[in-house]
Amino acid sequence: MKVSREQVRENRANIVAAALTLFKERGFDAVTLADVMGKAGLTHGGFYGHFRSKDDLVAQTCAHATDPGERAKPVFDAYRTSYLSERHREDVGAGCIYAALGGEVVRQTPQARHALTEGLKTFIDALALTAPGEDEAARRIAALNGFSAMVGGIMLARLVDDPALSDELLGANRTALGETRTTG
Amino acid sequence: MKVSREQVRENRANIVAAALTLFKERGFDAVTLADVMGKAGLTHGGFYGHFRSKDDLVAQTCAHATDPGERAKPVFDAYRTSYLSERHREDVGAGCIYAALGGEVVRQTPQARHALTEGLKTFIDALALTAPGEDEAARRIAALNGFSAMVGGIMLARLVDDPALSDELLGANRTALGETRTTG
DNA sequence: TGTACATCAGTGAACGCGCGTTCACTGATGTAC
DNA sequence: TGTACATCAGTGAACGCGCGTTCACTGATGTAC
Repeated sequence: MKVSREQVRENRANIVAAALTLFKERGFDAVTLADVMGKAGLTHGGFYGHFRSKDDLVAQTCAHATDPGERAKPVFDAYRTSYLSERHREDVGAGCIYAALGGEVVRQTPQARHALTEGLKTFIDALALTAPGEDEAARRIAALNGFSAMVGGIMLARLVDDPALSDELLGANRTALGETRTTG
Repeated sequence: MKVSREQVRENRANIVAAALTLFKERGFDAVTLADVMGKAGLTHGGFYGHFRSKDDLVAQTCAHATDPGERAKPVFDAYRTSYLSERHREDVGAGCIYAALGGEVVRQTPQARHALTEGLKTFIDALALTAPGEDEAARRIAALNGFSAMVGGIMLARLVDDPALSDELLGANRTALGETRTTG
């Protein structure tokens, strides 16, 4: 059956949202188009009315995930604290796309990589405004290094099957640099 | 045809070595058993003489990759410099398994996760011996934070399609903490 | 040391399943009058 | 405002390919004598 124009827009948004969560939870390859469409409340055949291919969906999903309009401006200390929380560690599907899919996006289409690249640029610029450091150059380094440690830290914290080591990874990355300098 | 016992051992080692490189280059899902066996110079049917399943191969490969017998003791500064090099960024197949596959191993078998967990413990312990810091606790935090930043930093440097940003990510993580403190 | 034969690592064809993709169809939408 | 009909978003069956896995077979190895 045909569907209203607004419903079409909503369905498309639901597909992208479902895809984003599933991709982060299971990785691009393990997620089926039928999974995505089912989670969006549709049947798999309708997929090609919205996207050219699965690769196209991946690219569009990456673009959506890094849309700056979707994100609040981060404040370095607060951002890092909530990033390196147990909550974020546990909820991959709702969490940071770089931590969940960073290692896989390299092998996706140029469009997908480009979307995440542009998203990262914008994000690092914003993070550098509130990062610790005497001058702009130092703050930029702190933002780049800080976000690298967040991404690597939470990825390792998720990977590890030892809860103590996992907590230690979160804690060490919350403590290092910023907090140490503030108190030391 | 049957094959000598030594040849069998050698073939098995070749399969694991081929798998490790291919997994790091393309991810677990995208690598075919036929790919692995072909790279090891064998045909795909012989696979099940060595492993119970693809999952088993994944677990064995993770165990092999983190075998401490295979790795030299890292010295913090030197290790970080070579880790965050262009060479390491370019050669994923020969590089660090945590950076290449860390995000995917979470979804693999418990055995695979466990192998990488034990490997990480041993490695962090070793890295903490030469990490910067006044006391043991500080050095351990520096090791955890330093390695997190290396893993996240090189992952982002590989993902990004902008060479300038990629170099900046490597440089920022080489400079931060250690080098800054040494010169400042 | 030499011979006969059982073993078994590797081969390559085959199987079955699941996935991305296609397509004829349906029936609600939205337009033309 | 109401009616008739063309459009087209979504449905679900079908297709074909590639993958993990199985299996009957081969022929070199290594053991028993």
